[in-house]
Amino acid sequence: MAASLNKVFLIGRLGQDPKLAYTTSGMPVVNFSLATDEGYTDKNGKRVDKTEWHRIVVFNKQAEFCANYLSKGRLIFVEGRLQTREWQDQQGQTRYTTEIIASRIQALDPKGTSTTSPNATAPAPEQTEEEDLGPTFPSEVAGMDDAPF
Amino acid sequence: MAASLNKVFLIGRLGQDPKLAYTTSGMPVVNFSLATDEGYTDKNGKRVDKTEWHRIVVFNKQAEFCANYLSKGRLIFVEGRLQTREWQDQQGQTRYTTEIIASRIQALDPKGTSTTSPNATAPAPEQTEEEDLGPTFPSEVAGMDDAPF
Amino acid sequence: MAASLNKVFLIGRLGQDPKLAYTTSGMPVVNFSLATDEGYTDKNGKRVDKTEWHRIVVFNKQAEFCANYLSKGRLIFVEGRLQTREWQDQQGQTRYTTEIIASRIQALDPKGTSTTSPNATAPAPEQTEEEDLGPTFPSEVAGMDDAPF
Amino acid sequence: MAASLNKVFLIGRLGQDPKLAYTTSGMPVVNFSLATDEGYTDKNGKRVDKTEWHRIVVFNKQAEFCANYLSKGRLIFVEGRLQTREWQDQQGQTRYTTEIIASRIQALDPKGTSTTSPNATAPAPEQTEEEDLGPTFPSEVAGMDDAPF
DNA sequence: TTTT
DNA sequence: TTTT
Repeated sequence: MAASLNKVFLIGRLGQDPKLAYTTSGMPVVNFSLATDEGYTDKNGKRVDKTEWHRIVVFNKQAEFCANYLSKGRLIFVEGRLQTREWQDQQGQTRYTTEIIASRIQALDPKGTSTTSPNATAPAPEQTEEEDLGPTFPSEVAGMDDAPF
Repeated sequence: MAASLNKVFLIGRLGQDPKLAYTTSGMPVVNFSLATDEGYTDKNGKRVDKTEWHRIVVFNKQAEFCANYLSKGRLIFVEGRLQTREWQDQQGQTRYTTEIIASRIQALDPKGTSTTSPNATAPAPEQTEEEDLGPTFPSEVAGMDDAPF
Repeated sequence: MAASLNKVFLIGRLGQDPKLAYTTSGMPVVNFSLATDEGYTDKNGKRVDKTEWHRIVVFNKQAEFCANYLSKGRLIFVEGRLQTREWQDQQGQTRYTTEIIASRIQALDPKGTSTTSPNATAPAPEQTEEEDLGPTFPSEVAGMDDAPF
Repeated sequence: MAASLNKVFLIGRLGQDPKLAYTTSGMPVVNFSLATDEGYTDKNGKRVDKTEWHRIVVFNKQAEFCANYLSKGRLIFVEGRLQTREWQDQQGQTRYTTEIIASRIQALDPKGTSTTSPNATAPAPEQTEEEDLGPTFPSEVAGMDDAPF
């Protein structure tokens, strides 16, 4: 099947500080959730707030960038692709979790904004190169095997 | 939170014929899965096939278009946004399913291709207008309450 | 020709304050240029700066939003479509200018940032709705008839 | 200026057969125009046809793919970025041409469709890898120096 | 569960 | 200059 496209663009805020982990094969990986605002004005003209949460997965050099320079509350742009992985819960039931495998992460707010964690105080280098991540295996990420959404 | 973006673009093939349903409030809705090809060439130069499946939800006039003119195997373009909804399984456990709420559906292969179902024999009108779906509530779709991924 | 897509996404900074104008038919319109950074690291590891400039055109309510709340230097997100219009220069030669007709404009930096103009001091309302602009006629914009790039 | 995005997505039909050329530095390059349909229904319910033409530039391996397997009338998907280059017309006046530098080209209609040229009869290999083109210099393309839009 |  |  040659004709295919799987592309996601998000702008939103990190729900927590990204924490660096490693896959069983030693690849750096970072997971965090990202909030997008889906608020709208209803028929009565009243503003309704609604937040959508997305699970972001970042590998390799960009994972290290995230761990070093991003933190909870930061506004970022994410380009990536959708991937749904299968896992087993404690009852042995198959579950599915959909994640965005990021190919590009870009901080949008000024450095030092929204930061409570010490890792965000260092000067942030530029991080704009797109990287071909190749096939990724989030399921082999240490400590993620039983993670619910 | 003003700054926000939640955008998905997919090109892929339908896994089954779309079937028209109605939300409890009477809105036309269609669900189908879409396959994107994530095949790649490994380090040994060997081709590895991999398919990613996406759950697509379409409302209103575009839902009727899908039910009337699309069918299993058709190649389509989808523009939409990510939404994760919560549901309870038989054990009373909370589960999450991520779907793409489509705002635009576009058939890419010539009409009449890949069709085995009778609904696809009628001439297909153009269907290119983008429609603001507003807030959507897939959870209120009749018969979807217990649907696993 | 049913199958068609024409979509542009930009994140960049305004080159000047947007100035509100009106088409001959009375539609509010705003034009400004937007800079995207295309810098890269050359083979010698040296950083090369390069800026790409884009002509943005915004109509109707979003035009008024831009005129009222944006200013030179602000970081924004633009979603739109490409359009090339024809015009005649003083020598009577046909020229072409390619513009991005914006369907969505979103400020990304905190309100009050980078602002030197008085129009940006008022509190900015949210501006996230996508608006179907319909067919647009930049050529009928008063004072744009002879505008070079 | 770290935060930046310059992304274009197009689905349309080739206006002519792509012809392979080489930059002065020996890079394969292909130029062709792509038509997107901007037709709409006016207030009287009458269908208005409108076509937008885009200049596409493709480099390296993807240029060879285009020259070998694409032809006039084929439906393709293009992912790329906007670039405006400066050139001098016969009167010595500076002119600007905006092009889409493609990073990914994908044929959407079945192989062998719409082909009148002999180069499209060979079996088409898959061509889905995204390629980092790096900085590109369309201005140095042989024979393009004086090309009007 | 699609397709080439 | 494409196509349905």
